[in-house]
Amino acid sequence: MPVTELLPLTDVTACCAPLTREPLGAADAEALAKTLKALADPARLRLISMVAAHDGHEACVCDLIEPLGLSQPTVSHHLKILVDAGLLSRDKRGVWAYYALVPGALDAVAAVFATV
Amino acid sequence: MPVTELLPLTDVTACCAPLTREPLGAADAEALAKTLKALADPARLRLISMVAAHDGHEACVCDLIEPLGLSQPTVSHHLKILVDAGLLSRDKRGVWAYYALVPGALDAVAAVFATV
DNA sequence: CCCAGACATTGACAGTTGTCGATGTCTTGA
DNA sequence: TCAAGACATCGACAACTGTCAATGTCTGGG
Repeated sequence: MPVTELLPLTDVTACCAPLTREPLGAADAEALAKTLKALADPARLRLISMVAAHDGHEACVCDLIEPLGLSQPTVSHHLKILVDAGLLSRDKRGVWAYYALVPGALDAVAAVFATV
Repeated sequence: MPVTELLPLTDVTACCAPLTREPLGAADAEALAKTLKALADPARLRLISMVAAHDGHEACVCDLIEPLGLSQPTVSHHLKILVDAGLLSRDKRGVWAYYALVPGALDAVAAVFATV
């Protein structure tokens, strides 16, 4: 009898040791840049923030369109980018698609920039 | 008699409260995205990493061109973007331009993504 | 005064990105 | 079976980005 499993789609570590510890290899730099590109957009930052602040730490697309002020296709587009980057998860329940933060994903990004 | 001052060009705080605390305003999102766009490039991530790992925590352009494998104008271009974003500082001494990490700048970025 | 060298700036070009309207795909309820 | 609605995908377009070759600017040495 399988226990309900929550397999993270991506590793919790963003890619590499903290930036200031040792020179970044080309491959690690590429991977980290890909994650940061997903974050480096005002709409996507607000989406992450809105999802985190929502009840139950998840939100459906219909909750996000109006406060964000962008069209529905554009919101879906941004959400897809965040899911592909391993930052958000998507859970379709009935007609609605619920998006939630992937646990640890943001902490992994924070760890890369920590200098302590 | 003025003491030698080291005025940080940008505030140490990246822009705002941690992403997961409260929904991000449009203006804050724009500002944070600008900083992240500066970071979201493999060449620039490696430049930051190389500068941090270099002796004295600073490096001139000539130290960076060969290990990065890009042309000199391109390296100068990336360094300018990092300086404009408040992440690196530039200090021209004689013929050489020395780049160094702005203290606290990366920590401010890390703080935005910290979920503790 | 002029030359060499370190670095910045300019101009050009291909590739990527954010946005929207139109359309497609499912699911639910009647 | 059908219609409505939530969401995804597609196609198009303007704006932005990374890169290099060519050129400009400044500094130190002879």
